[in-house]
Amino acid sequence: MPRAYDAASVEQRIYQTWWDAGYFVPRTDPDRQPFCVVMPPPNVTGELHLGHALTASLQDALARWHRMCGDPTLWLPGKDHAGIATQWVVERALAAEGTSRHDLGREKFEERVWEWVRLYGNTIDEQHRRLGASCDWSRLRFTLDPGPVHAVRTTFVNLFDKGLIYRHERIINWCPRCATALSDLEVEYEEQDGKLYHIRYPSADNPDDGVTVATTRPESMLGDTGVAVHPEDERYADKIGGMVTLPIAGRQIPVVGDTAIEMEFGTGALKVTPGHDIVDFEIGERHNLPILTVIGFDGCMTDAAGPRYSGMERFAARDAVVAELEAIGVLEGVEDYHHSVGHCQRCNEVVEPLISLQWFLNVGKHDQPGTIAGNAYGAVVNRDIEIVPDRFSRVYLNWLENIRDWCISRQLWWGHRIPVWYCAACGGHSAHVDDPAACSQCGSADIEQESDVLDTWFSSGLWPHSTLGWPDAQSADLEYFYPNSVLETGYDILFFWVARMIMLGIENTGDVPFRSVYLHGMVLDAQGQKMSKTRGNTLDPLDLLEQYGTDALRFALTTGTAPGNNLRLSDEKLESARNFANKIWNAARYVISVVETRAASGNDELGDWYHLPAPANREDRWIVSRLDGLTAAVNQALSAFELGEAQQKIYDFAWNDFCDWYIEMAKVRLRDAASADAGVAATTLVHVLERSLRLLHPFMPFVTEEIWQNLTARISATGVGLPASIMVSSYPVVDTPRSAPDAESDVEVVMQTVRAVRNMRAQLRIPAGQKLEAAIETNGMGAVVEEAKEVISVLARVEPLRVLDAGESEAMSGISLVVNPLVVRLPLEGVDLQAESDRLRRELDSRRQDETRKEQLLANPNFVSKARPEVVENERQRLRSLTEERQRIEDIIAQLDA
RNA sequence: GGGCGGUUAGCUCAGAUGGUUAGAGCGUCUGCUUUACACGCAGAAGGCCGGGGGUUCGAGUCCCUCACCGCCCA
Repeated sequence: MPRAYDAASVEQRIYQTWWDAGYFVPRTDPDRQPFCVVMPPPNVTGELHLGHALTASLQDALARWHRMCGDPTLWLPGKDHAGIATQWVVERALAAEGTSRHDLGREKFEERVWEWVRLYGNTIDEQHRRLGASCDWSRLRFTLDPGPVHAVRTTFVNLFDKGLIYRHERIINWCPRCATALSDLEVEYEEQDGKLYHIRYPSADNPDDGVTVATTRPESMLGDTGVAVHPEDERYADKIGGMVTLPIAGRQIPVVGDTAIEMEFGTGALKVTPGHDIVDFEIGERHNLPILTVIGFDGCMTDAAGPRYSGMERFAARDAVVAELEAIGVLEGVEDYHHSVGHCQRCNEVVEPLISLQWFLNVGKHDQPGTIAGNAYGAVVNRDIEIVPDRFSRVYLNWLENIRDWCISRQLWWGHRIPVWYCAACGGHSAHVDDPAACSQCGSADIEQESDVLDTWFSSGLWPHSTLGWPDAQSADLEYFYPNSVLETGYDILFFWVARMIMLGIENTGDVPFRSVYLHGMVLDAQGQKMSKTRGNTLDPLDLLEQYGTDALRFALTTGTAPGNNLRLSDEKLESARNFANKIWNAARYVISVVETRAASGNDELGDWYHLPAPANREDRWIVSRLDGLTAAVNQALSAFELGEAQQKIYDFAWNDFCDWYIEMAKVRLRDAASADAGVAATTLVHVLERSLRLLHPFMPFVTEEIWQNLTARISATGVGLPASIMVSSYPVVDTPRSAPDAESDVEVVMQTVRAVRNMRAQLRIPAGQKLEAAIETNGMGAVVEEAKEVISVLARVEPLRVLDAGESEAMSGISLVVNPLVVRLPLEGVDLQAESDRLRRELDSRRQDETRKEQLLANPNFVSKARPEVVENERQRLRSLTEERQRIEDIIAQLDA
């Protein structure tokens, strides 16, 4: 084994062996509760970024843990056609070639996208393999596969036939560049510097009087059909019910009173443009104002804007309108104004609210039981679905409380084409799962399918069941793996995706899609900035895993962070994780070298190293007790989705308890290779290492497998029945009562003793190579110290070390270290006795303070009567120990002063 | 305008159900080629847990309030 762990030389080889062995494919067992998680399907043309790496690391850790626990485990991978995103990418490619989708036509364009998918669609799968993702590639799904397509159509037709899907003309968010409708969620609001224009609309009966309105979008005034003021606004009391003249257009429009108007904002008068503003649309509905569309689907002014503006691009029209308003003297002022403007999530174009004929899903209201929204609301309120961390439950519920019908149609060519057919003969339309040959109402063959496609999230909303075979009720996978166990994803798509899956999952199957939702945070750069291509601060996970190793990348992404919290990724964090992989590697190299050396000299008996039911040696009892404590804590943390905590605990145990202390202590016993105790130590080393590897495997799959293979190849596993790979071995559980608090506290005293001597050596600047003479007063711990004599001697570099008999005391000439109950005497030459006395007095003072604090606490009758008994007992014991320690220091000072 | 999160060591972050002396990584300082590891070892310094108030025998943890930063929704 090389001195340093070389990730590059092992990862791809190991991954291949796992896949070849079929470990990723679940072995279903009707008697066992399965574990199932579906991968959030990445865009089919996408490339792996750190968000994918994070989500995959977490899902893989969960999947590997459950698989090792013996649960039939399915991690189902897939990809999303990502309608608007993919169409956008291909359209850009076409533009570069000097052509467009309109030149190609719908069919040729679709074929072109499929070509693109065939070319780049596998990239991200390969990248997931590099990450070590243990997903079942034999079940890989694509949202445009026949199964999911069938599920989408079935869902649509069911909802259509129930009357919940309807077509309606309504104001929606429109992206003029993508030329499609967007859902509310696909609009991103950005704060921008703009202008607030004050425009006077003269009164119809008195052109010298009028109402001044304030707007950030003066071009939209061409579509105004009213002015609204608050009914209680005294400034406008005489205007309500009257008419004003719309400048430029010259139309007369009414002034209405509406309580939605904020009197404090602007002039307190709002121009109402029902055709181009969602709030105005609602005001218009309340007052029966006509709707005028002055901006078209192409982002240019329509004929309704008047001959001078018709055909003019909307922002050019803004300038022209302002100029004209100024010219005719109604522009009363312009002020700088900071406001938020909606942009297309995909192409960043400024979104235009427009009246348009679209398809909607009626989701009902959250407080109407039995509606889609009502069921989705109830599932979380009733805890049928648990969201981790819990605070996102409220975010989810708040969103549902304000939900509106979902605009599901998109004017795109790439996606699930809406399965509705219009009949030219009878004018009717109907929805069908299978393409019909003729009108279902009049039988005419003159039918045509709706040209719109569905919102991408409509199909991903079916993901937990559409991937498992729904609507085929006979599907074994659906029967066995639905509901999924966990849905793991980022909080940024809680509404887009998680909420839709809950809505459509319950609608289609009558059951929740998953039991738990685990939400992770966003990966930020070292400065806490969101990573984005435009900022140029993205890190490529492929580069990182080559540089640091996949295990290090995974560990860095998932350790030291709590669920739902963002994390900053830095070189330091990656280095630290890589160092940890290397630390484990080297600890293993040592243990393996011990096994090999012993085997070479015929000492290859390791006994029942796998179970190690009842170690006898104190140090072994200590490390095994610590290991069991770790095992319990890790299992508990994993059950609570606290993966970061679990990993931190393994890290601490492996590095501190095992490497820094146990291995170093074991070396002392291993010096006499022929001794029985050396064999016992070797056995414990193997036991602890092997279990630690299994604990760590879900998080660092590659290095643990590589070590595990190296280790198990060199040891006899008679009677254990070791599997061929660590990934199908069993996850450690605390199954034997090996807890040894006495050994833990005894070894703690030994470690404190070593630390105290080392500390003093450093303070006195005694070179590491120089041995020190020492004597220890044992005060009741004679047996422990006697047995640990060699360990203390070697680790603290004291020699000779005398263990004093009970009652025996050392004549005082040097330094005394109190490690209660022990006193370590270092009879150094030339110690300044006054300085030593001062040092001890300082220590005494600090001890007395602690003691006084404890005494006061225990003297408080409220504490003694109200605190839990075990807490009080704890404090009493602590006080006894402090008192004892204080007395020992006092004794030494007395000797010194004598 | 409403809501959520954050504020803990120089930096980045952990700290279930309130309970010993608040932890880690990185960084800093002092030593060390101690045969698993310098991607390392040993030692050390560094914190009125954002401010204020409250509940409690006891608060980083629970409640109220204020401030600043970030995010979501409108």
